[in-house]
Amino acid sequence: MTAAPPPGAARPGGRTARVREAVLRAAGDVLAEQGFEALDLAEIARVAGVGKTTVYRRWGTSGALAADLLDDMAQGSLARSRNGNVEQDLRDNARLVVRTLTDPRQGRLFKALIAASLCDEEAARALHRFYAVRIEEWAGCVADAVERGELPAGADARRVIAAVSAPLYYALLNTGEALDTAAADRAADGALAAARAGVL
Amino acid sequence: MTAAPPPGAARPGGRTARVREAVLRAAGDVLAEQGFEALDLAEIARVAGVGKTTVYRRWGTSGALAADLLDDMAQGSLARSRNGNVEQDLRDNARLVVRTLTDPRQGRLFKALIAASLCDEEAARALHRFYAVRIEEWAGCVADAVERGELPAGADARRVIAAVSAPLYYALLNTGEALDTAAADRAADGALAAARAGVL
DNA sequence: GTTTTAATGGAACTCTGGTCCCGATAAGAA
DNA sequence: TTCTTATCGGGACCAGAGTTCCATTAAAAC
Repeated sequence: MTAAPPPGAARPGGRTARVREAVLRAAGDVLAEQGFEALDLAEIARVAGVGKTTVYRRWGTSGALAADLLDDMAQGSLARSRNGNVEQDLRDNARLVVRTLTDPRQGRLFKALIAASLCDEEAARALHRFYAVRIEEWAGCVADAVERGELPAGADARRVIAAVSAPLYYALLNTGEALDTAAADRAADGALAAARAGVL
Repeated sequence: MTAAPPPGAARPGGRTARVREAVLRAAGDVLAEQGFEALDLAEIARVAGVGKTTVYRRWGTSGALAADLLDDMAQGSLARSRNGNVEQDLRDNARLVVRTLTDPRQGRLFKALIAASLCDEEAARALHRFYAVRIEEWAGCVADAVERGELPAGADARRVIAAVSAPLYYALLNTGEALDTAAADRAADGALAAARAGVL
């Protein structure tokens, strides 16, 4: 027996695409304003102006909807810095992360999506893909720095970029400490010190 | 007008204490086995063998129950290492975190509690208190190291301990990367390098 | 022991998230 | 353009989470 194709796959154009766009926008709005716990598909349908049945048929659960939103967000790429200087590049990255996480809408949205990933396996995989993409975008800074001789040859570019974000997310999620420019610079400089010491 | 005292405050002994214990144990079991999204208070009551009404009256929401569980967990203290050597102490700490997060029950429980903190303000405050306690327990390692001259005088003990955990939680939550002994040692050594460089 | 009343818990009830059915609409093929 | 059928959406329906009411139990004070 052949598995039935998921709804929306056979005729992805026109109406189907419009519905997906409206639903994802509504999901982003609701997640940012009310958090993952408030993500019920009936309200999404209402906000998006589409039928409740459609949302339940296409996405089924709030976790699957969050996963689709994450995959959609992973498409939009952010350009990285190219200062010709790792320290400045990493600080730019750290400040970008802080700006994102402290932005009222974006910060709440990211928290909600992480909550989704902790409640749903599919959302978790989508979140990991999302961060893989974001990290990859900035890994070039580290690769270039190794090229220029600013960092030891063995440095793992993705690990260094991850090390910049890690303390910022730890402050956001675990300790609740303030995220400001000083925290960003500490995160960048800490990752740099570890990379220079050959740890990463 | 005086605010009504919360139920359970006036007669905290005997039955009330037994109920709380049974409910918190049940909550921990359900969170570890099914995650925060499955935490409905009616099931908790069933598993704990207490009346559904009692759970709704005493805790009200799954977020408040998670918060109470976190405050309860913060009571049980874990002894820190005292190797007389920061590097070894920090590695011990990192390995302890990895062991906890990769333990089938504990790992799921922590994920569920972080999810709770992202869905409920009260649970968030409780989680931040919990990590403040855990970090404080290990901060002594860093203070002792400063005393011994192994780290610069300005090093912020709590920040160094937080820097050890941060990449491990980032791997757990954001990237989904494997948590093993090598990752633990990288986390400890990275924090150490940053501390030695005077960044933390 | 006796008294007071805080706290528990069973049962009936409400309300709403999620499902199911089926006719209407429009994407894609010919 | 016409035809086929994937996809949409309104409305009835259902299950179970959360509320309310009140009789029962037992903690704490005396």
